[in-house]
Amino acid sequence: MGASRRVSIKDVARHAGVSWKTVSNVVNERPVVREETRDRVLRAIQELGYVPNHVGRDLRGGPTRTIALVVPALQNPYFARLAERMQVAARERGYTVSVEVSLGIAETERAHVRGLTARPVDAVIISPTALDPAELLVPGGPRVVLLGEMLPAAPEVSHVAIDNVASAADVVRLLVGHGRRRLLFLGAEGSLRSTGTDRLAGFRAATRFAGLDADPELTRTVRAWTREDGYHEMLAVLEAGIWVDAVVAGNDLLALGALAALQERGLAVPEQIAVVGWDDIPEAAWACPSLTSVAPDLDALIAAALDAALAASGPQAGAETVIEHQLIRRGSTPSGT
Amino acid sequence: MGASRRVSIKDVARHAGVSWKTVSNVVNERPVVREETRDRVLRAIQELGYVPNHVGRDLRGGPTRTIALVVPALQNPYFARLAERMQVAARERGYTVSVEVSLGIAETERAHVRGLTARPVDAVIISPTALDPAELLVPGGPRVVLLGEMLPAAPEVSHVAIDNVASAADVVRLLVGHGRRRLLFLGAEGSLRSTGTDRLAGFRAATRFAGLDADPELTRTVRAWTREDGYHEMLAVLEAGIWVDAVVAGNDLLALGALAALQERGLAVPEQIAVVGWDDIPEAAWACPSLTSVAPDLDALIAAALDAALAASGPQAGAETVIEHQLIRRGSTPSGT
DNA sequence: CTGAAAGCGCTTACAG
DNA sequence: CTGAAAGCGCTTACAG
Repeated sequence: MGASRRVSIKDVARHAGVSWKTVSNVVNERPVVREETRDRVLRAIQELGYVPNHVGRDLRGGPTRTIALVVPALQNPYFARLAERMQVAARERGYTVSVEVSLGIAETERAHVRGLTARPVDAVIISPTALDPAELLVPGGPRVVLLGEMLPAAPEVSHVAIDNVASAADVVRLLVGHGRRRLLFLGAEGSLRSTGTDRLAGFRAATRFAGLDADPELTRTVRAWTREDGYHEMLAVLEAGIWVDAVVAGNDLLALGALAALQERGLAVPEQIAVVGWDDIPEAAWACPSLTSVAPDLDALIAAALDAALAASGPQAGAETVIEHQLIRRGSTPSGT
Repeated sequence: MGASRRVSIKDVARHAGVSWKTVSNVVNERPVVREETRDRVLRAIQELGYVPNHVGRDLRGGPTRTIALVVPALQNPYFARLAERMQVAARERGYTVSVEVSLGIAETERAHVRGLTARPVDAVIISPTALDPAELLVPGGPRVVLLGEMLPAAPEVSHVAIDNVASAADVVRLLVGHGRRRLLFLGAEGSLRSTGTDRLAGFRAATRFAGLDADPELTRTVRAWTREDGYHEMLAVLEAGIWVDAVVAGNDLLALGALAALQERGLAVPEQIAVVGWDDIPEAAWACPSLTSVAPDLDALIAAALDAALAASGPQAGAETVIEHQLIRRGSTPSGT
């Protein structure tokens, strides 16, 4: 396997009869090269099949044109789709997205936010689950963009998310409009101003406004936002004899698990119990019945996260971007107005 | 944002009162350092919070301890799960897995297989979809491990997959055992010895052996292995008035799409039509009815792929590893023997 | 507009 | 066992 040495900038320079610096100027599109020279260099690049080695730049310091996307899991289809589309979108802009699975392990999240990784990145886009909010503020670390979670006291940290409080209110309005009075909320968490707590806050405010019972039994906490936990928690609620006529699940996986439990117990969805989730994962459209879900404008979310990640630190840093959402009505909620 | 400079090997050396080389020796666990010196260096690393910068090594050449995993899409839950678990498994071995989405674009696959990427890797584990088999043989490129696809004439390229022909025969045996005679195959492709063609080959051999019709109408090609294509192709079959009593879909997404089409048309699954897929994605267990599927031993597959990727080129290179599979019987096929 | 030098962090021979 | 030198590919000041 005689590894034919990779073509370097020097080979190109020699082939084109210029210095490396000139090749570097051409590759980086700096407008200081004569047209004729530029063409000669580009032809040499073409002929030799030169691909710039980013490691040289990385070591030199300065921009790596790479962004880490840290997600808790790829097994959640929402994050899988986000990762795929963000990588493709970044590629179109000439950036690389390095997808990192944290499994919700604090130490992994911490290392990325602090920039203590084996290879440098320009910014970290993270959906944190285990990290204490205070730890997200790292002076001297890479630029950080938060997905979902919100940090009150972190002006340097950008934040991109839908309006979770408002979307929960939208969900409650839909259900109350269909006469539902006993709404179960699945998925609350302890942490400060997270996706889960915001959705719960909106749920609480809207149900109170609607004059529904604030029965504490109707708010259920799960460990993981998975189908399994949704299924088991729903079964537990049914077995405890708690009567509900709608389920508001913190994400689609929980909702799908709840749906399965309801079907197994022979409860009619949506006639007896309606179900709603968040994320609009592809599976939502294919479940039976199909699942009503809050869909974020994913293209906007990705664009905003990349913009925030790539913005030079300055006024844009620390921006709060609210992404539009849409409540997609499907078979798991009653049809009609 | 006074970016406090990252701690380098020199800082550690100064702090411990040794030369860098000694720190390098400690970090790389070379057994040439006195115990006492080693302890002092380790303490310095601890105190300064030193994390080795891999970029230095990468530039130097030699092993990067990084493997690229190139998958067509993360939107397919099979690849999302594979990527997550392979990244975690590699991390445990001290390696990094860089997940790259190809979207089935030949140029992207080609760049990875040739090693013409911005940053070097030790090996590429790829599930190719667009690349011509001949192109997978790149002298002087990185080590290549193929998932699924098989290349007859490529002794240097390792291959890890279940026995697709045998698993298709298993599926046919199950269906024929329940008296099914009109088996539809969804998902054949043109390319040479791919996952799809092997499954089709096994299907053809087994149905012939069972003495079923070899009706050409019962083999249907789809463009993408998605729920959408499975759904539309199944509808087309039903609308053409082609009578079938079982569907063998090339993967679970196709099967789930077909399932949805059958439900929509009011056909009873599995009583009238049974459905089987491959991959055993999480969704298979949650569909209604739940989906019978061929499950690869994913841990074994990941371990074999990593072993092949990390093996020094030599006798192990070019190994064919056959991974065990299991036909998981669920609600979409009749129960009983 | 182009050339020669220095240096990013690390490892690999080469001396002691 | 430890130290000083060279170099991986690139970019950033600095001269011409």
